Amino acid sequence: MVAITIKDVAALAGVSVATASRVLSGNPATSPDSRARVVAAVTELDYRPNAQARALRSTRSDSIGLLVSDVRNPFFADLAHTVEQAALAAGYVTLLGNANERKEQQDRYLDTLISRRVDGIIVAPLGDGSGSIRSLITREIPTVFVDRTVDGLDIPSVTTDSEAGIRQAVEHLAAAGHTRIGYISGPQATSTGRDRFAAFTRAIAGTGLSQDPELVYFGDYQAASGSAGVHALLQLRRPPTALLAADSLMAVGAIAILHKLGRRIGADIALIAFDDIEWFALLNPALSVISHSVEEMGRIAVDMLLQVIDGAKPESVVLPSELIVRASSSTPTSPASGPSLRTN
Amino acid sequence: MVAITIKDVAALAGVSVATASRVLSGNPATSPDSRARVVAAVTELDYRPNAQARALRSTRSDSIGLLVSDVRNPFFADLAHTVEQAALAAGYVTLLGNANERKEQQDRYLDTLISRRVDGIIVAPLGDGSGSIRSLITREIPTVFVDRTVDGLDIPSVTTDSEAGIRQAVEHLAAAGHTRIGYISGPQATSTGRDRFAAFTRAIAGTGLSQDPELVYFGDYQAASGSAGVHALLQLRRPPTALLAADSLMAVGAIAILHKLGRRIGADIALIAFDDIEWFALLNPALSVISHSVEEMGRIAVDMLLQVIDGAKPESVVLPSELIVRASSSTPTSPASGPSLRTN
DNA sequence: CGTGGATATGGAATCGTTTCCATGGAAACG
DNA sequence: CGTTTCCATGGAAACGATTCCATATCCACG
Repeated sequence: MVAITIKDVAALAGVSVATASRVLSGNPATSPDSRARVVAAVTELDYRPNAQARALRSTRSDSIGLLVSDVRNPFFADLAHTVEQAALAAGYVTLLGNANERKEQQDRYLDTLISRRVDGIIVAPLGDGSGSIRSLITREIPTVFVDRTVDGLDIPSVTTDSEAGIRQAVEHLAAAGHTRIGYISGPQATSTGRDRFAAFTRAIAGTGLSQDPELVYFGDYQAASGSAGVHALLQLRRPPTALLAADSLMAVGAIAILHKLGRRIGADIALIAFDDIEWFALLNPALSVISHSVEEMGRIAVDMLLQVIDGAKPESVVLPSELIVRASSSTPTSPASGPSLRTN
Repeated sequence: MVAITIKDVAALAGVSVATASRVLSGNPATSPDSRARVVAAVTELDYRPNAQARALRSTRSDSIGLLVSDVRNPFFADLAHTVEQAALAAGYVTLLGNANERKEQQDRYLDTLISRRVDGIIVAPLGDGSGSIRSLITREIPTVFVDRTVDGLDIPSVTTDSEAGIRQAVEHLAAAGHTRIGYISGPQATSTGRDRFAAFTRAIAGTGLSQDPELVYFGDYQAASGSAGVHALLQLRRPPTALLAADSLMAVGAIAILHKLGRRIGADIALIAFDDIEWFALLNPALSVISHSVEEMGRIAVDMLLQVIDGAKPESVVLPSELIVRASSSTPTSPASGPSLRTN
């Protein structure tokens, strides 16, 4: 690693280090002559300023951190993509971290991002306000929560209002004749897990369907727990005729095991997933989903973070969700269709 | 942003900055007494060392860069995940960049990573050896290519041998009676695009199938071009009865438009995709794929990069690929089944 | 008791920038 | 022509850590 510093540039251009620095940072107090010579020297030497040193002195790093809970979740992959593009347009690089739905990894990454003195952090938080999350507040590091929030922390956020979408889904299933709807919930350690579960409970109560607590399975937002949830729910003495999965990965797990068990989605059992993933529409039957806009969420999050960095205190934003009906839930089912198969 | 520096720690602990630094970096030349006091001061102040300053002085940043061509491509999302986990285990943080299959974004991210003085870079490169890629070499920055390579550059890489998988796929289709196989190729600006196309061409020649150049459509590894490819291929006077897509996203595009056109995959037309994505098995019919191991690729890439950082010069690794037959290609087709529909 | 080696410590230089401050010269003004 | 203003410039001080070097203390040994 051969290191070329601003000293080399200054020497080649025949100016002082200070002047070279000024030219490089666009300071107007430079003559056209020295500007030209510095620029020439820079290209000749293929000089790249050392971002560490620059950040050290100027206390800005022109970078933001994005901490998602699982990169492999298409929702967060899309989010990462839009955040990264929006940040790039504003002149920031995005350092992406992956908490893997685990609190200790979240803390580790937060520590790292804090150490690297990023100018701001966008995080889909996990757990309560303990651990490194608290440091964000005490250090007054510009932070925006995305998709999820943490109770009791006064941090601007952009989230989805699950209520409308989930109510529509439940009403849609009820209208099709379903009375027992199984719910594969997200973890209660996340705000979305709690919100969506609460919305489901309210919707069920509102439509007068079965409130049997056995119809709820608590998963962890990862594929395997979707499979486990289906397995558990179908083993009930009176199994559900419709399923609602609280995120896309658990829906994937659910679909996989339903295939294996030979249950035909949309015929034997209805299925609706939270999160609209491009290829859910390609499944046969196409999957009904509760959709919310990732692009908007990412864009707004970056926007809000820039405001926070500038010292403002933006209002939190709540985006709408809405049901998109496709074939996986469109076939009306008579409440007691077929024998109630037991699985094992 | 309240800044707590090592000076504050030293002052509170009643030792010098040098001693505090020694305790923090695990230097044995410290007394148990000062160790205890420094540690206490650190927790009391919630001190996090400034990574910039540390990196500036010690010329190590304990971070690596990973530049993928598209985060939304599940293959690269998985790769990002495994690389990130492997790097974390080795004590490195991963800065993820997204080139978006665009050369100028690749260059921009490379510049950024170079500026941040990452200890090494793993990149799925795009284009030829021009632009910022060249700087990696001249600056002797530890670099490993993953998935793709760049001709003429002497950089260790871990790639997939497409030959075997593609040959198996073509032979499998030929055995099922297909004589005209359409190929939706990746861009020729990438090594995988070229390699897979060459492998396809050789396999076709080897099995004596139609070498009609019209049967090849050149896409760009993104979903839309998969749709465009299917559209173009089906409009031929003698359309193919089987399709091979060179990556998963183009396969998604292909599936989407085949659905829209009412062509039944696995019955009206066979389809095989390169890259095994978890949910491809969930499609109905399940998608036949050419599979290669992302986990291994990511793990090996990190491993190799650590070796390069340590000054070694590891051999490049080529991983195998293999055909996994599922329903999308299993139905034998008679060469001239049905009327040759035109689409528009 | 004096010398030597080991050990813990603090002072200060250093990394590559940015930025404050002082300076010199040119231009502008009366 | 003298004074003021302005502007480009260079020297040097930061930024927050690591690390070299010198020093002080202590123990052991002859």
